[in-house]
Amino acid sequence: MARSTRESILTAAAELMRSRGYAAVAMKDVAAASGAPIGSLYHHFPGGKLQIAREALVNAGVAYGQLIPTLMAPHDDLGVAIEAAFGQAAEDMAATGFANMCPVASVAAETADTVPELRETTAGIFTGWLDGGADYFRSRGLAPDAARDLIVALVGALEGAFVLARTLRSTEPLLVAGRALADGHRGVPLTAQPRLPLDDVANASS
Amino acid sequence: MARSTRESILTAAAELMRSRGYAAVAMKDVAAASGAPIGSLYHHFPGGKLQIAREALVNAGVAYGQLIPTLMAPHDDLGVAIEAAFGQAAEDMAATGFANMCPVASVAAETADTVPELRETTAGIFTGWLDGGADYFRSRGLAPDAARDLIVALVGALEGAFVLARTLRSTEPLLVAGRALADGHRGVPLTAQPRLPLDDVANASS
DNA sequence: GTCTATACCATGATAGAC
DNA sequence: GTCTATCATGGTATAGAC
Repeated sequence: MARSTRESILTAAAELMRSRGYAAVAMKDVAAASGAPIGSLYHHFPGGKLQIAREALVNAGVAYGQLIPTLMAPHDDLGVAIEAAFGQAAEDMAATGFANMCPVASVAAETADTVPELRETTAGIFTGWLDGGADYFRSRGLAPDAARDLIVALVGALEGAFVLARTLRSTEPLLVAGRALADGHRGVPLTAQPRLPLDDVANASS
Repeated sequence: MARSTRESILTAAAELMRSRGYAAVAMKDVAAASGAPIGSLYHHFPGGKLQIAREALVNAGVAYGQLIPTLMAPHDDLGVAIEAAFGQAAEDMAATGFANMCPVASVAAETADTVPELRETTAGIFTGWLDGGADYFRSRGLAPDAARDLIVALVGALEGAFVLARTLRSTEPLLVAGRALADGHRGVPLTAQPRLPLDDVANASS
């Protein structure tokens, strides 16, 4: 998966932030989890912890940005697609012992008021998801405004349900959120169109 | 507002956790914000930082648990009530410069995998919200299962939209989430019944 | 590019005078 | 019950040998 030292540091950091957020992750932990000694972290990332976090979040953000279109792809009814996507998320979460699937929201909630660089980074990732998702739904036949509202509601409901599910150790919040959102969209057709969404998230790894 | 030293410590801690989460809040900061010296924190809370966090979260959780019923109270159409509640949340958030309204979700996301005592505390708070909210909606005429699903979807959508709104510094996620959830419930009547929901959150200040 | 040793600082927590 | 001084620890980051 991650071959170079640089990559293994980033994946280790993303993994740790996924379950601990930002402040509670120590450089020592990243070093141990990646197998690289502390000095190597600062060799590859002169910007220190902040730079590692930003790059790790952007990487994870791009990966998760593909997720919603991927889950929607096999369906041609919007309501069915939404419910299936949340059902899949619930299965994944239960299978991983209720570890959060994505570090972006945790770090965003923790640092939006205190670490401007991380707020900007997470905001860029969210914006990429929303723009990419809206483009995707438009490419499958939805009206521009409907596509935008749908992806905003979807991402918000998903992130909120994740927090509840993780804390309560239950899939109920994900399943209920999926049903609630699906109810408003049953019978809406998704046209077949294999266009991939763009990922214009990357503006943090400079 | 908070007169005793104990109370001022708890409100200061809740305020700090609201914007920084748990790990990034230092006891020194709580002391400074509350006006009490460090020694007093440990005098009133022998359990240290963890005890302060738990009690502060429970206090904040009870307060926020009142919020949804309060916002729903003046309406008699469920769809209208939902949209108004999210609109009110959006206004409050914009008015406070996009500071998160509630420390529970931030701390829950950050500590669900790492600090068992805080996961239990936040889970208890969430459970109180869900049980209390379901009771409230039942008291206003909804079927038991519908009431439960509604409050789960509502709390999840609200928490997720908060994270997005705070990070993007925009009210759009709250407004869109409110509209999306309201759409499935327009025309559903809320019966007039002035019963207050129970708060059975408290099991952490032992 | 890898790795160790270490500087320097902030942290949670305590002891004990008042 | 209030407040100060301080401890031990763990944090980020750096220096410099290899």
